[in-house]
Amino acid sequence: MQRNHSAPQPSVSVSVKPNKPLTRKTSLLRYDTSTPPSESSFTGKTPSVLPSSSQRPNPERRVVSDPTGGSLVLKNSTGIASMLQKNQKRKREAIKLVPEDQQIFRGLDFFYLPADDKNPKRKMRITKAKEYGAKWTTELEDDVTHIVVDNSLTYEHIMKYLKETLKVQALPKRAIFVNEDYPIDCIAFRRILDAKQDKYAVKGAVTESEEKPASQRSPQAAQDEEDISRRTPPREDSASQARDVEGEEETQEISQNPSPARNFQREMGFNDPLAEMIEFVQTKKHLPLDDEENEERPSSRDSMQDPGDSDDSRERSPSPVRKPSKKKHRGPKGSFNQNNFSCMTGGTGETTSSNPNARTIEILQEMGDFYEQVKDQWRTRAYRMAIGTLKKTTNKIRTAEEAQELPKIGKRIADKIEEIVLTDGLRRLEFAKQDPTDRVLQKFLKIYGVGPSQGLRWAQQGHKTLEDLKANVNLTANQKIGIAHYDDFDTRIPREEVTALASSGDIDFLITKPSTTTTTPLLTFLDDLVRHLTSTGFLVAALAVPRGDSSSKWHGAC
DNA sequence: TTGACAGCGCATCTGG
DNA sequence: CCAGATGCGG
DNA sequence: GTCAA
Repeated sequence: MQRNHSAPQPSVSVSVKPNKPLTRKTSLLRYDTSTPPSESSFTGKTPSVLPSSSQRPNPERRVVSDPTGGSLVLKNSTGIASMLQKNQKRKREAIKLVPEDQQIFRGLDFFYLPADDKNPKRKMRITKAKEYGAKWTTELEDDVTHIVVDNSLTYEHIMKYLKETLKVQALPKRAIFVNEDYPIDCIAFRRILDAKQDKYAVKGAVTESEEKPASQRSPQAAQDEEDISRRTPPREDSASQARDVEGEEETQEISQNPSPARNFQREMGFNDPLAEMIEFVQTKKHLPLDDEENEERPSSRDSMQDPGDSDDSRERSPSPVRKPSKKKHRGPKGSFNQNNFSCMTGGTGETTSSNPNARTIEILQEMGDFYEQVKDQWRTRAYRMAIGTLKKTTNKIRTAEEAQELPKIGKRIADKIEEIVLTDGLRRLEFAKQDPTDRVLQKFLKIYGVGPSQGLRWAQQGHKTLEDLKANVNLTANQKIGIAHYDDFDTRIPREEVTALASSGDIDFLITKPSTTTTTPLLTFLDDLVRHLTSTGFLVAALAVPRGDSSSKWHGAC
């Protein structure tokens, strides 16, 4: 969508409407900022200085003089920080009869196999389950909801045992088989998990995936199942059923609507600002707005595949020296290697919906979006890459081990993937979104011109709202504009061409003219253009204006 | 355990 | 005033 | 966040 006229050098780009962090899953992939501060401060790392990184300060030791007096050392210790922190040690403390609202097993009836608590481990598990509201039944009654089988037992054992020892004719209607891990995991996640997961299947039982083809199974087993058969591993209703008992308040509504309180009207009312602009451009000069497309084709960049991992196009040119030479496109290396443009990721999203890991991707996206909002460049990138590889994966990833095999997916994300598969959610994500400190910070960070440094400072100074800021803080020109247009900047642009792919946070124009070798003449034109649009009332604010006559971009809002 | 993960333009701040 | 450092954005 | 040194 972005018109990249690959004209040699002289090019002036006009960026209208500074976008701001996206709000929802539709987010398109955009680049992050380089703001290491967030890294350390958010992770709560120790103030160890970064000696080498000459280019960046260590936020931890940044002493800020507070306008209102005193000075303080920036050090984030809660909120996002805590989340970003490596406090991943999940403690499974032993509680005695947890609070009512945490009794996830309430209403459930567990029948253990073996049906006693002689085994200390099993006894422990039973106790635990009871603490969480489960009822322990030693008779295979009709109200049994779960038959929890020791991992040491196999499906055949069970069947044999049930039929021969217990003389069971039929299993309780609602009962489903799970292995001993199931209750444990449920407790770990504080919620009823999907009992259909393969990992909870009783050893030797038919798993969901292999379920249908009965032909595949050993005739023996198939036979044994007989009467009890289809209710056994086929735990179709299990999850939902159990969930019902529990109440579905759990279902997370991680998504908050992006408040589409847009001002389309303006676009509507205005016949078409964009068209008008283009028209202006064309009349203004004989700029070949059309040719561009043609000349561009041939040099089309590399294919669009190779999203994720490739990244390591580390053929990196030795020195960061930027040659004024007329190199074509961007850098020699990866240049645009990332899937930062919707057009490169197949914005139509065919990939997403069909992918077996769609749901996982969706949630990881939210994590990525979150980190983008808090402007944690690196984590944002990390999630993006992980998502990239996940998108290329054709089989469904269910466990952490499985996930960690994949490139760009380490332990942390692997664990998250597993949790997502298990719980259809991510507690960290929900927590992150809830935390009050974070919310304030997030709010501030969405102001154009406010980054981690300033945002954190304000948040720690106790400011809570945009009004607070307007009243008690020295705002830069851009920040004022950022606040004034807070909602606008936070909203995406739905223009047709753009919508085709997704939606856009902004629109970029690249102005070129053949045969020009410097930007000077183009700047003149740019100036005219901006002046015109401003007078027309289309452009409302200038955020970054080119300086000198050597470059290049104008940032503003319309 | 630690540093890289792109580099750059513009705005603002800091300090001489 | 200016130069360098820092913050921010895409 | 992941990865490599």
